[in-house]
Amino acid sequence: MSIQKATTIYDIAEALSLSPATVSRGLKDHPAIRKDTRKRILDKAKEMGYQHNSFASNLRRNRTNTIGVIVPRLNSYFMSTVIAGMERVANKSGYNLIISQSMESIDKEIANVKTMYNSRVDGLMVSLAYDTQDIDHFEMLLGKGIPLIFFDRIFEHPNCTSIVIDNYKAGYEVTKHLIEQGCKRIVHITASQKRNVYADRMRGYKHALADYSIPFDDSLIFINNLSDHAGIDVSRSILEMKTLPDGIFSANDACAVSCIRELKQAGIKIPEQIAIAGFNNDPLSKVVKPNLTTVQYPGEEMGEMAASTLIRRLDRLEGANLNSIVLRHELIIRESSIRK
Amino acid sequence: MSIQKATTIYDIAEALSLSPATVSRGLKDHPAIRKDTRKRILDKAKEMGYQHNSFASNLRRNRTNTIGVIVPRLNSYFMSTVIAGMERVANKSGYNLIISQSMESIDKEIANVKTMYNSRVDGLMVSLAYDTQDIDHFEMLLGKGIPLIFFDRIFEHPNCTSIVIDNYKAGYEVTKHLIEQGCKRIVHITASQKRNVYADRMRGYKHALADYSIPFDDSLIFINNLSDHAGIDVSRSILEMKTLPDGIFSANDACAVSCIRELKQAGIKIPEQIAIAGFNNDPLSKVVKPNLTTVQYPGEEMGEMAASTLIRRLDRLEGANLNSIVLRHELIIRESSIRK
DNA sequence: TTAAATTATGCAACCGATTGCAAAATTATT
DNA sequence: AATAATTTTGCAATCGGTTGCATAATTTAA
Repeated sequence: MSIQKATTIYDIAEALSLSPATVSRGLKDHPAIRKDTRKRILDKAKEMGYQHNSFASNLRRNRTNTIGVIVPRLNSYFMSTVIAGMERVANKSGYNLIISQSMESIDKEIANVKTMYNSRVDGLMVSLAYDTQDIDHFEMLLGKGIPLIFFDRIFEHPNCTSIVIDNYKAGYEVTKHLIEQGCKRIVHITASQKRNVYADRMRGYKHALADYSIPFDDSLIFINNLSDHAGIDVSRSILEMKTLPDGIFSANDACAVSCIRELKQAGIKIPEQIAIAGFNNDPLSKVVKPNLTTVQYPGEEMGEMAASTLIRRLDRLEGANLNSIVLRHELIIRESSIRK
Repeated sequence: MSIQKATTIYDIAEALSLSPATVSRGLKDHPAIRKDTRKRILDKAKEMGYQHNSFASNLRRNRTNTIGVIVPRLNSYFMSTVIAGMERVANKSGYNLIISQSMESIDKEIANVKTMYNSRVDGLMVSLAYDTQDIDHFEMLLGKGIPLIFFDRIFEHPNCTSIVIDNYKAGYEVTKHLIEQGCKRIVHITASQKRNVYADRMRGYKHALADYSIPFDDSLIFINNLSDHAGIDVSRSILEMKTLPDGIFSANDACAVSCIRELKQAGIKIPEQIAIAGFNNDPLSKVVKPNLTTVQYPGEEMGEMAASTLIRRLDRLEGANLNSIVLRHELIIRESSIRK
């Protein structure tokens, strides 16, 4: 099989005795081209199998129609849902998505930003890694006027729009719910407090406790990576406590589910002895027994919102002054926490 | 905030009174550049904040260092795992991943292929949509010598490498296992038989039945989209049968889990009355009660293998003649099917 | 019929890095 | 010191569209 060279506008121009400029204009809907000329160009283009070369175009126009995405990890239900939403919107508007994962490491995140910059993405959507402290590594983009949008794990910055839910409020609601179910000693499992999502949920947890005059107890806080393995570790620690807690609020579902399984196996009754709530409304939460109380978190919508906000800004339609968009969330109460 | 223009090799060349050619060579490790000249170039580049412009480079070299990925849907555990594997490998080798979803529709798949071509991806990795019949829409790429790799949902083609597991064997093993547990009337829930993954599993199912002299019964076959909703529908149909089946082999876990829940709710004992097995080893399978028998399916490895095979080929290291790579799979037997 | 107005097309520079080949600079050889 | 051999660097074309401005073609007005 021989490799044929791609047809260019020069080939078409030659075939029709026109200039490349006219062909270029004819291929789009440039008003200065006669209708029949355009038709000849379009027909010939089809006949010769012409396909637009985005690269050449990009170089000249200094736009790539490409949006970069950096996420901590791709393989979680939540994240893949977010990305599905982004892809839908981006694709519809003629943008490509370049995706990379930071693997929760700041170094990889920095490297990814550089790659994105070198690829000349038109804009970037980011959810930050665990250990990212500042966002100096994004200044390169901001200085060049490349818009940056944070979603979920955000960083407050005057020039960046953020897409989030109200994690504080959600954390408050979960905790309040557990308290109303009679819990007085509530374990909170969470992750790096550098990240808004975890810090805000924790704040909500603390305020709810305070509002019900329950003293905050540092020994009930577990900070880890929220994996199912971490859930097992926490469960073991809990089982060794002198006084068992009567509630658990985990900052994600995977870890909460893992706790349920481990504690049940140790003979603890859920929710009678310990009520449990998670976060994310992962498919797991509907399958585990007892079904897990959790917070519904609109992943697809978050992705769509991030992408459409970014694209609106890229297309100069508006939005440069938006600072943050807060999506609705919903506490979903299921068996794992109902005691009354 | 003013937007500053990016530094180019021309700026560096001017600052050092060198030619752009020398700068271009100095920035890489071209042997014809004096060591101290290179150092001057590198230093000045850093000082001026130079960042390589992939686009200009791509145009000239006629390579993009970009790999396209087209999948049916992004938001499944399996698919996000595959993509995580691809991203890891691609990123390590200096390739970007452009990802799009066909939403299981051939029309969108065709559109995506065109976009990928226009973006001049160096290669493409594809898992086919439900209703794709032929792969004429990929000829455009193949004719230009752009390598194409299929994974999971593949199409046999002399010039394309495929990454799969042995779905026939896996289907056979699952069915055999159910038969050995005493099942004689086994429902098979599957999807479009145009797709190898489903057709092959079905073949395995049929052969196992035949080997154990169990007649094939067409009324036990359900073809749908394997969603959890489909699982509910199938369960209802099953409950209306004159004679209940004693086994279910679902071609994915989501649907199997949904069946377990629905049938349990109707008072059916799993596995005593109906033994159930799924496919994929989704996290759900370990959480549902009873735990689901399933087939372990190396998603991350499949992604890594697809990407590394493609990259090896792009880098002319070899592999043009590889036709298919079959990854190992493993039947994982759990409570949902154990009756002896 | 001719000038003016309008519409359609072409010229040529441009985006920024790459690379074959020629030329210059340096070093080695006699 | 002169020439040959080798190492460095530069010239200029190239990748394929895009676009401001000039020019050509056509239509309208006088």
